[in-house]
Amino acid sequence: MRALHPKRPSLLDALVAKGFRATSQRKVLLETIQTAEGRLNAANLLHLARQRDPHVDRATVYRTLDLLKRLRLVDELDLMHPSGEKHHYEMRGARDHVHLACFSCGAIKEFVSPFIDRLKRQIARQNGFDIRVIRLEIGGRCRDCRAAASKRGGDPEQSAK
Amino acid sequence: MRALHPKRPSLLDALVAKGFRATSQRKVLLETIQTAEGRLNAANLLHLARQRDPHVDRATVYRTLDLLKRLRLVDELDLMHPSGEKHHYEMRGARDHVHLACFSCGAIKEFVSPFIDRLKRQIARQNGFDIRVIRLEIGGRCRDCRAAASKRGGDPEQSAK
DNA sequence: TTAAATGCAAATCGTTTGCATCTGT
DNA sequence: ACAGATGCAAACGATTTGCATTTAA
Repeated sequence: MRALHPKRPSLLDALVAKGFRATSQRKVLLETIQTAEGRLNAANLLHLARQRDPHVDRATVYRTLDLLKRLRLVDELDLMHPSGEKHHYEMRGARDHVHLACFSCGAIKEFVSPFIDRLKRQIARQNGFDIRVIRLEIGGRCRDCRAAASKRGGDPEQSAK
Repeated sequence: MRALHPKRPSLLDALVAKGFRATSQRKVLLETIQTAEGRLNAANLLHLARQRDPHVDRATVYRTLDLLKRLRLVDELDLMHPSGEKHHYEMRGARDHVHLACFSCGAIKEFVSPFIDRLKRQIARQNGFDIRVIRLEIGGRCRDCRAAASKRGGDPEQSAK
């Protein structure tokens, strides 16, 4: 039961369908989220949204993200690498994925695997757990950074001092 | 290659072995972490440590946690349920596990599965990624809370309003 | 018309930092 | 002796909140 043109379901429609108001700020924010590929944090979102409408307020950004999160239209991430401890958000897509965060270059890669679904089913079955949100974060060194490091000589257990 | 008495390897020994000083504050903090089963956040840790030595300072707690994290002696978690957005820490144990956080009762359960290791191996192989830290968080409803909810009639998609 | 949503500014909260002092080694 | 570690208090940055005002339905 979808529109004729297989258009990406709009976040705004989802909100309206649930009885929330279609305010101009929400339109701007939701479009920004949908347009941006990848992840956004609150500051990014505010910045981008203001390019469309300079009047969007920080508080509205947070309130909107919170709403989307509660409606499970976006997922909240706590990526391991970026030192500043802010949350990131991404539209909830079709398939679950792992985020691979490289500690060296900071790149984030999404990785899809059938094991994710197997793990979820196992958890649901063995624990009677109703899974609502799943967050898989892995930190380490990506292939490129490993190569670069070994070129510079060895790959000594990084000192923590 | 272990001690004769199969004693749990001490965090303090690990620090000393790496050349860090065995200060009295560290002794208290590390023992507290090792004694506590489960997870701690900085505030918990401070509180518990002060029961042993009232002079431990908040800054020292954070500095110590940061050190342990960098040495990968503890894992930092960002549990999905507890609303206050603080990090939690746990000793790095033998096997990786998923944290199942119940949104209703707040309970956190650890779940071990062979799929975790399979997923890790797949990631390492297919991406040439050197995995240092893994964080698996799942949020939802635990068996008990589901049962309690359905007893109260239905299990309506929780409204986000 | 009126409940919901927003803007603004102040407040909150976890965490970090500068700097003087102390303490393992 | 001296680099490393701590305590203290102030600073910080992300997020949240109270309240008066605006706006979608």
